[in-house]
This record gives sequence, C-alpha cells and structure tokens, in this order.
Amino acid sequence: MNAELGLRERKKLERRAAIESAALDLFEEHGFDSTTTEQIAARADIAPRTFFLYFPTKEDVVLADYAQRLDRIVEELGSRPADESPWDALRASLLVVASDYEHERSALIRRFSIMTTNPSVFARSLALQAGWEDTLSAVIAERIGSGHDDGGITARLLASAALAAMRSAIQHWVISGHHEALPDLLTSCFDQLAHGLAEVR
Amino acid sequence: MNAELGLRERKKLERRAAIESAALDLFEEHGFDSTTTEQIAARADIAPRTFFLYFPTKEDVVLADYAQRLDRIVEELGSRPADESPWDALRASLLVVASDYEHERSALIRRFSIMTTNPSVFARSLALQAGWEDTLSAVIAERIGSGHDDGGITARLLASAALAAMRSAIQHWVISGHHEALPDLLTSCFDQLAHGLAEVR
DNA sequence: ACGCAATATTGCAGTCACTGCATTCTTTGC
DNA sequence: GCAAAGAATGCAGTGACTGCAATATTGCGT
Repeated sequence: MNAELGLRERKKLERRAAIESAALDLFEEHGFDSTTTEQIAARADIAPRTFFLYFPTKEDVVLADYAQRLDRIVEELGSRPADESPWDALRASLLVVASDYEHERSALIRRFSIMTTNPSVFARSLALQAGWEDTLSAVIAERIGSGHDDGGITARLLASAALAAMRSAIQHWVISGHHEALPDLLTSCFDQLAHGLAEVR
Repeated sequence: MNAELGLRERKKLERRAAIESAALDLFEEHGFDSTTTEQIAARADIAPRTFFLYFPTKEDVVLADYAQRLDRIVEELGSRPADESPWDALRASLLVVASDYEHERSALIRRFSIMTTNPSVFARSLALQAGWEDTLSAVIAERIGSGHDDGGITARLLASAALAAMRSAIQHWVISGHHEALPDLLTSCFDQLAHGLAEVR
C-alpha cells in the first residue's frame, strides 16, 4: 500500500497515524478533556505547533475516519445501477459502510465512547455528518435528475432520512452492546422508513 | 406576563434578554467570531464574568430559544389523543413549532444566518437537536408502550425521521428565500416520509 | 554529489473562551 | 432591620488555536 508515494507523502501519512494513535491512547488513559494537545504532540514526537498542521481541532482526531467513510459511500453510490431507486441505492451504499463498521468494531467502540461522553466531539461528529448530508443530497439530486424540480428538497429528505436511519441503527447497536449485527439493524431501519412510518402504533 | 415573579426572577429574565439582544446585535455588526464575550458583557452592562452565569458558551446565546421549542413540542405531544399514531402526533407537534417559526420569521433568519456561517454554532445546534431526539424518542417509546419491545429503536427512528423532516423543511425554507410557507413544506416532508421513500425515482 | 527551490516543521508571542475561587453586593424571609 | 441565601464581580489561571518568522527537510536539475 502507498508504494508509489514519495517519501514526503509517506511520512505525512505515518505522522498522521502516529498522532492519531497517540491521541486516542491518551484520551482513553486520562479522558478527552484532561488531555492537552501538547501531551499528544509529546507522545507523537512532534512539536506542539505541528499538531495543528495535521488536525484542525482536537476533536477531529477522534473523527479522523469520517472523510474516508464519506468517500466510500459516494463511490458506492456512483457505482449503483442507474435504474435502481435512490432509496435502494442509498441503502446499499450505507450498508457497505455498516459492514466496515462491523469489522472494525473495537476501534469503533473506542471512538464512540469518547464521542458520547464528550459534548464537543459529539457536536463535531454531527456537523461532519451534516456535511455528508449535503454531499449525498447533491449526488441524489443529480441521480433523480430534473424530473423532480423541487429545488432539491426531495433529494435532501432522502439523504437526511437515510442518515437518520444510519444513526438510529448505530446508536442502538452501541447501547445494546452489539448483540445484533449492525447491517441487519440498518436494513430494518431502512425498511421501516420505506414501508411507512404512519402504520406504527 | 411574569407578573407573579419575585424581583430576583424578573431581573434574571431581563438580564438574560439584555445579554441576548446585545450579543445578537454585535454578532450582526462584527460577525460571531470577531465578537468577544467581553464586548457582549460591556454592551449588556454586566461584568465579563457574569456572562457565563447566564450562558454556558458563546454559541448558546444564538440558540437561546431551543429549550422552549422543545418544551413546546413535548407539551403538544402530551396533549395529542392517545389513539393517534405516533407519526401523526409528531407531525402535529412539529407543525406547531413550524408555525411559531413562521411568525417569528425575521428573528429566526437572523439566528439562522449566524448559524449557517459559523461552524461551531451550527455544531452546537445539531447537538441540541440530538438532545431533542432523545427526549422525543423517550416520549414516543412510552406512547407506543411495551407492545413494541425492540429496545426503543422504533421510537428513536420515528423521532429521528421527524426531526430530519423538520431540518429538511427549514433548510429548504431558508435557502429558497421563504417563498413557500414553512408548515406546508413540513407537511410535504412528513407525507413523503410516511408514504414511502422507496417510490421516489 | 551539490545546490537551489519548494515544502514541512518549529518556536514564539499573542488572543480569547472558559473555569475556580474568594469577595462583595442584593434580595428575601423573618 | 437583620441574618441567611443567592447573585455579581474581580482575579488569576489554563489551554486551544492563530499568524508570523526562522529553520530544517526533501525533491529535482545539473
């Protein structure tokens, strides 16, 4: 992996990873709030100032994987057949990420526990997901085409609902101690949304 | 209003309002980031330290109304007939808030424009809405009763979807320059979610 | 191998949100 | 009026984050 990258690029990735792992270790040892960026820098063997060359905020270290997740979703979404409904395409794409999550379980739990115990990390996570929503609704809007010329509200609603399903599934998965498989939970959330919420009593 | 309140309580409310209005004025004049809490305190005629007795963070001043909104939703939700479906109850309750919004238009736009241009305010707003989701899903879970003994995932999904509808409607309302009435937009979002997203092409 | 240009790292000094604590004022119930 | 409760203030600090200038590292042409 990264074989064709120059030394510069490779070092950058290594450092980023070093910072991330140093930070997560410290967060678990002493808590997110009680860990300073200086301590992280010290453990990662970089100058304090350098930390901010790699991450814009302390919060973002915990959520370092978000960018790739979105890439993965968008990529998958692009490769879905054109005649598939947007909703099914979204379901399929999010399922890919859900199974990634399932396989990275332990690393994920680590991040989640920091996220849920720390308001500012949680807030940042939601903001990043709002970014996902923008991106996904743009992709979906294009997919739907000009037939639905509603200013994109339908596309946004689809994206928004899909991510709501994802969050609900994950939340339940985490608090219930991962008894059920995440992809199954997600599928069931998508089904409930698709088959009408109005029937629930 | 507040006629039967003691002097203490009345002063507290007045001060809070004074801080809020001072802050919003300054945010509009100089931008959120370039306004310091000291400047807000100065204009509101209080000591810098006192600001934090009224608001936990600078962000929260912009979102001061959120607590009452949630109260209103919960109150309304409590007064919906017991035989109404949870989804319809949610729709009715959120419509109440939507029409509040519609009437407070100009004050709202003010807040929204600060919110959307400032990541940290936006993030905080989402975090507060996540709190709404918790509260609403608890209320809905109780409403559904033990028939659905799924650990509350259905309740959460309902709340989550309803708030997603609300956000989509508001977002569209704001970016489209409030051409359509917010309650109408919200109704249409609720309808689309209820009648199946799977049919959208 | 060498030097030059591009880029990355570092250090320094500063700003500002936010906190704990001790002190002083204001309100309230008696 | 007065004592107790509560609110406001001042002070001194912490720590995230920034701009800027200095220094080190890397990549490339020769």
